[in-house]
Amino acid sequence: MEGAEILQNAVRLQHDIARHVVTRGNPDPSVLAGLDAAYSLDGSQVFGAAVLLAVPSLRVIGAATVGRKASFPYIPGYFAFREAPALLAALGRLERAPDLLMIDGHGIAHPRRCGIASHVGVITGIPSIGVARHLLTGRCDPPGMGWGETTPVTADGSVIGCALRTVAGVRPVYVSIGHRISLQNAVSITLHTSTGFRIPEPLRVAHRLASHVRDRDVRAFIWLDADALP
DNA sequence: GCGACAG
DNA sequence: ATCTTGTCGC
Repeated sequence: MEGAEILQNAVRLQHDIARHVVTRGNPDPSVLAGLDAAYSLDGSQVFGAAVLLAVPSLRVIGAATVGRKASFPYIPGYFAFREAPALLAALGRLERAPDLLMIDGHGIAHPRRCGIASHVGVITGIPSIGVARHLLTGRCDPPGMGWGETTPVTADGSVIGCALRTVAGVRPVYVSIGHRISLQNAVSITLHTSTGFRIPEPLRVAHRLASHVRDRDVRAFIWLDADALP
C-alpha cells in the first residue's frame, strides 16, 4: 500500500468513527484515567501511559505503560494513527477499567470531528474528553483572564469545543468532547481536575510517567502500581 | 497557489 | 513530540 492510499483509508475510518461519537452524557466518574505518550529521540518508538486517579481526591490508584514501535508518522489530523495504539495497549493493562478517559489531544475539535480522544473513546466505548494545548481547527475568541472562564471554539457554524482558562492569566487549554459526554461536563471535569497548573492533573501524571519509562527501562515498568510511581 | 497544522 | 540554560518572579 502506498502513502496516499493509506491516508484515504485513514480518512474513511475517521468518518466512520465520527458517526459513532455520542455528544451527550453526564458521567460522574469515581475513577478516571489520564492517557499520554512520549517518544524516543528519533521518533521511532512510542511509550504509552495510562494512569488511574480517584475522583475527586485525584490520588493515583494505578497505572500501566507500554513501549512499542511507532508505525505511523505524525501528520496533523492523523495523530491517532500514531499514538492511539500505544494508549490502547496501556489502557488494556490497567487492573480495572476507568469510568472516563482524559486524553492529550482533541476530540471532535478536528477537521473530520474525529481527533484521538474520539477515536479512543469510540473504540473502547468509554466516555472520553480531549484536552489540547493548541487549536488544530476552528477558531475562538480568547476567554476572560479569570480562572474557569471559557469561550466557544467554532467551525462551520457549530461549536466543536471550548477554550478553558485553567489558571488565571495563563494561556487556555482547548477542551472538546471525545465520546459519550457533553461539552459542559467535559469542561467541568477538566476544570475540577486542574490543580493550579495549566494542564489537568491526570494528563500531568500520565505525561511524567510516559517520559519516565522512556528514559528508563520500559521492561521494568510494564506493570506499575501507585507505590512504583516516581 | 498560500498558509495552517493536536503531539 | 524532542533538544536545551539560565532566568525572572511569586
